[in-house]
Amino acid sequence: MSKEITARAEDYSKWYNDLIIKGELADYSAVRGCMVIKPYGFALWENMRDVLDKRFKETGHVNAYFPLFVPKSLFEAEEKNAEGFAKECAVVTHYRLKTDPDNKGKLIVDPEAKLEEELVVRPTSEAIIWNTYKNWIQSYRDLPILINQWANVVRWEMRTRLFLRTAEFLWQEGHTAHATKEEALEETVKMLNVYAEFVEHYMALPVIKGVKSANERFAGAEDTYCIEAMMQDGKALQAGTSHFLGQNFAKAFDVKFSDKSNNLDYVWATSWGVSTRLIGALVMAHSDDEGLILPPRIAPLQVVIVPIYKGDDQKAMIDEKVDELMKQLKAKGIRVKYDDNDQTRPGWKFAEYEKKGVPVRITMGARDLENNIVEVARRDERTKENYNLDGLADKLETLLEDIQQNMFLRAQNFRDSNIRRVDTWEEFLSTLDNQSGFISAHWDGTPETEEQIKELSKATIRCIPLDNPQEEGKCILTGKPSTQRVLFARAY
RNA sequence: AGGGAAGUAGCGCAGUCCGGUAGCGCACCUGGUUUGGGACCAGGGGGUCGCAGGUUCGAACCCUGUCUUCCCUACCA
Repeated sequence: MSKEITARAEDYSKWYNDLIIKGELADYSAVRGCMVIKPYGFALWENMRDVLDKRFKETGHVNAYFPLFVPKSLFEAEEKNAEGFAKECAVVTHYRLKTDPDNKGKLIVDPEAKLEEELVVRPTSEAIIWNTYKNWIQSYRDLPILINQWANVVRWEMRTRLFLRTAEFLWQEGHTAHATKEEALEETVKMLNVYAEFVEHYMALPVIKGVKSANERFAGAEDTYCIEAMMQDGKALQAGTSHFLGQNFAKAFDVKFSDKSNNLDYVWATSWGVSTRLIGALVMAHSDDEGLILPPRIAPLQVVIVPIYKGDDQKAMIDEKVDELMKQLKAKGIRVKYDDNDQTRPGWKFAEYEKKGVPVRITMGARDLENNIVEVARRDERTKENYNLDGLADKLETLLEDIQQNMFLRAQNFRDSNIRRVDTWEEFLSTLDNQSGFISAHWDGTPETEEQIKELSKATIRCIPLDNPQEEGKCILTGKPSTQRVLFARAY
């Protein structure tokens, strides 16, 4: 049992915070609601970013960058979008400070430096981007536009939680413009699949692809597609969204194009994003009471080697073997570190790297070398096994893949055994309170019923799964006829 | 926003009731012994007690104001 990390069973929220702080992913900052992403956490984000960026480019997208500030008049152009975000916008009203005449050494906002028009700090960039696209699009020859940007956004949250909900966070936002509805829809689904594939294959986190109900839809979208993941406490976390925006933004910003027959029409749009919130999902889905457990494919460090020795002679012997092994591992592209820091003892290192979720730890001692073996510990199962030094690099490569697979399967089993079919309202409530997890139940399809269910149970419709089988049934609350089950859960 | 709690060393806390040289554990620094699951010994450094006023010979402690953080409720496309 870790000395530093609160047990999951004792206090789940505290456990989550401890993992992030003690695992050195992030730190609190002097700014309310904002966090510092520490080098280890940022390395994780960089790995995630690199994989996604590559996939975006493979699917025909290019990167660009748009301004942080959005003039209020542009921001309010698409009414629903503006309304949806209005409550959580940071607004710049002045452009200058001056020394306080009444209080030496202090600064005040210069009342004479008031902006003519307030600038909204982007909570998302549709407005500024569509205002720009207007100038770029005249004809069908200008389409499609397939642009992504890596950026920070600000949403002024009342209650914040490291990685899951902070005032400022990092993300990518794709914004595409198309000549036809079909093409835009295809793009929306294509990017949802890119997300699902990434989260499942790299983060070892199974997701359910679905469509949001009207209540949960992105403000300004015709349809919001999402991937939903289940955390270890059974709560749902939206891991990514892809929006079919229809012609809403094109109409708001008057973006028209001439088609081949010289007819003018509004452009069709999509937007899609994932954020540093994914790190929160990763932490909550896989970790245990000893610390983080990171999937090998995106772990900043995949293998750590800890030497155990008495005296310089033994150290020299170990160094030599490690040197050889490191070369082989690096040649395979494996991220490996040799921790021969003499300031800390092996036991301390073991605990440290477990806390940080390094998938594989190798312990190499003089005693092992005599037998031509090393001790290999895997973080996911917390088991130790002796490996022969011959062909070790190959075996480690395989082990990393095993761990990746094992983590995915474990998360998938957990998720599948925590999705419950429920057919009565009483059962719905008791399942939520006693068992957590997702509930598959019938719903009459109306926003009013969804709203009522939310008020009574705190559970929301996470999504209507894409491959949903159609079946006759009765709404869990109203008893009205329904054609399919949807997924309910309490959510982050 | 309403209710509750807390601000003292990098972190976790005691001291406040009852005013009188600012303490403990961890971490840190130096030296040594150690090294197969968070080492041990010895020595050492570090604080305008959240901030601003007030009472007092004297305030971490009492009084007033203020700021911040955390928890519950509310809010959270």
